[in-house]
Amino acid sequence: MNDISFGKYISVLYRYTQIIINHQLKEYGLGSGQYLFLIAIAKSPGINQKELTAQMMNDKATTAKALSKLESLGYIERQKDEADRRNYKIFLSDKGEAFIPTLRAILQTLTSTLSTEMTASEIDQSKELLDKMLENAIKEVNRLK
Amino acid sequence: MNDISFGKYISVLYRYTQIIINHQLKEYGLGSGQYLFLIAIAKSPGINQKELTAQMMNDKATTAKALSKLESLGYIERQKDEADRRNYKIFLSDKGEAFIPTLRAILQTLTSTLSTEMTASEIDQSKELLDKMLENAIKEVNRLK
DNA sequence: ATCATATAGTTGCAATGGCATCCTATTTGC
DNA sequence: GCAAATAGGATGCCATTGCAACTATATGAT
Repeated sequence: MNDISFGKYISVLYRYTQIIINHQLKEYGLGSGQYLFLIAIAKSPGINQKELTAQMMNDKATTAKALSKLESLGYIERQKDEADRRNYKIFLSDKGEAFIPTLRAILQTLTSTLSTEMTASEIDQSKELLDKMLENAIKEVNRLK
Repeated sequence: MNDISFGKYISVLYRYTQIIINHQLKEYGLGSGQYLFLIAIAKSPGINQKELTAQMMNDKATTAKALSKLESLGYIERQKDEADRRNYKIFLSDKGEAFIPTLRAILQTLTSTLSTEMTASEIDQSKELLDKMLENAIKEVNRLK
């Protein structure tokens, strides 16, 4: 199990974490495609979709679709920005606000699960190394565009 | 950028590597959903879909669809296993065989790209830590089922 | 020998996400 | 001031993937 390429590690790890998170969010009507948006909106109430897209590092279409779902489920509200009517300002609803502690607990559990039998310094190291790889990937994607 | 959860790192890193690989495979008619199967088949000619599914750690439906695409593109061939006619034996075609060195080079380049500015020991460490996280994720998914 | 069960693979459906395109609102250049 | 360019967001289309239900073959228990 040692000649596995990064590509495969990342792929399998991603798909497995999706399965775990989908499982835990199911009872709230949510899926793996929305939870990170809730966290980001909780941190920056009134943020618009462009900024969200940048923070989440995805396509603006993905953001639009995730927010549509969150809105229809009643977790967020979109207000037209009267200063620039192209924008929406995104806020958590009361329901969304109330869900955040639960969500944070779920994510904390996921992090704990993934880092079972790892020391604190290994966990820090992991984040640093993932961060480096991510920066390299970002540079490469930007180079392609 | 330090309170990012593992969930987000893994998600972004996965999506970015997909973008890079899709870009590089485009001219061969392939996408990110097939290349790991080619590598696995090259390593184990005659393997069946169940074994492939286990190695790739995905759903058997994903395997079936990836192989359909590879077959229709002429990269692989499926032979009914006459000893047990439920099985297929999967082989690379000449075209598939001929493509393997190119594919290996592409993956080597991806690994190099991702590990830019990382020392050899950091790269080893990364694989070990990804491996631990993956094992933890696998255990959790098995627990859920 | 037959009928139930298990197994390999396929298909339909839904979720996620990227790319391209479109629409509307705003900004810029003349 | 107005046409052209730009920007935020929405929508359509496609690829990847998992789950569930299905088909066909094989095995096993009575």
